[in-house]
Amino acid sequence: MSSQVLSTQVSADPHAGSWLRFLRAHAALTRELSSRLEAAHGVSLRDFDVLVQLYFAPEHRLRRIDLARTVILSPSGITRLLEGLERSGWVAKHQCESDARVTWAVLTEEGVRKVEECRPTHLSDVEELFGSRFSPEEQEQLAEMLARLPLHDAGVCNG
Amino acid sequence: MSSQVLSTQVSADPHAGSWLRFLRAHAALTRELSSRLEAAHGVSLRDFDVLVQLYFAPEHRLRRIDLARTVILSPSGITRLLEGLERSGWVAKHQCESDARVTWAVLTEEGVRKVEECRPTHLSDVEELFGSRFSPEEQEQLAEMLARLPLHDAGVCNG
DNA sequence: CTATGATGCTTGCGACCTCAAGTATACAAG
DNA sequence: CTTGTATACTTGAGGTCGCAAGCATCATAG
Repeated sequence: MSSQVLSTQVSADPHAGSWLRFLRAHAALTRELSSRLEAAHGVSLRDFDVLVQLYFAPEHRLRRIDLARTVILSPSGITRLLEGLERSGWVAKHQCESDARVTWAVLTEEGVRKVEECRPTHLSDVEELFGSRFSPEEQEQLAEMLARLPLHDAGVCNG
Repeated sequence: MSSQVLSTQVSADPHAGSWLRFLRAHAALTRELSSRLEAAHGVSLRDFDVLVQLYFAPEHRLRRIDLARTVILSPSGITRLLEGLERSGWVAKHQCESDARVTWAVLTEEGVRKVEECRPTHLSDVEELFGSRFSPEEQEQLAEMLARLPLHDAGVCNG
């Protein structure tokens, strides 16, 4: 009655297996990377993602709505996330002169420094947990394959 | 001070690019698949994931803690998620006779039917959004690559 | 038997996110 | 100018999740 499972189990469906691996791999990696960032620099992975998008944007600024779309967050999500980054002094609001509807999110100088402080550690975390498992060719191939997936708006994409 | 970058942007780091693709691909796919499941059958992707794990488990049952680990959820997370499935009548609690600490999560007959109702649609969604983008060889390779990633406890894995 | 520590589970709390609704602005057509 | 529609953004309500704390149970050692 106890029973229980050969730890290895074969999927009944050929597609489902790789998809679920994908799902879980993401969950595990994300959690680990985020908690490392949090511990070392006090920012979540999402925070950092947003800061990096701004860092690589022209003049270190982006319309809030575009920012939301590239990091795959709802408009309200971006408002609240930026609230935190603004409180920390890394991002500032700036009204658009030509269109009163839009507000720019601008990286402050402090924000620039923050990104430059976090990025090396994050990249080495990524390398350890992700990059080191694949050869350069494999990475390229993986990126190519993932690029085929139907992301709505894949905007800017940096590390 | 301005600096920076054409809209198509090359990552400064070879690893970061594929990692971020991975991150966003997951977010977009998960959202789409979950909302389709929700619309068609009233269950979230997480709910369905849990139901499927039970479906493929011996006697359709699993210790709650093991279930939590395989779907990558905290113990409290599993408690609350199962609460919902229990309310819906798809999962039942069952005390373990040999160890009073553990509780089994057991799929009810109704739960079995639910899984069998949802699975075809879900598999075809996965095929459409994920599977159809890759050849069988690529899928196999993708699965193999993802399997190298450091998931803590990759337990049972089915579609 | 008792003390110690590990394990399984639940609960309170806070963080974060989405959806729906509301406000304000822009723009195009009549 | 007015109306209608699309866009940018914010706010309130509600859901999901993890962490820390707490309880009960088991296993082990003295």
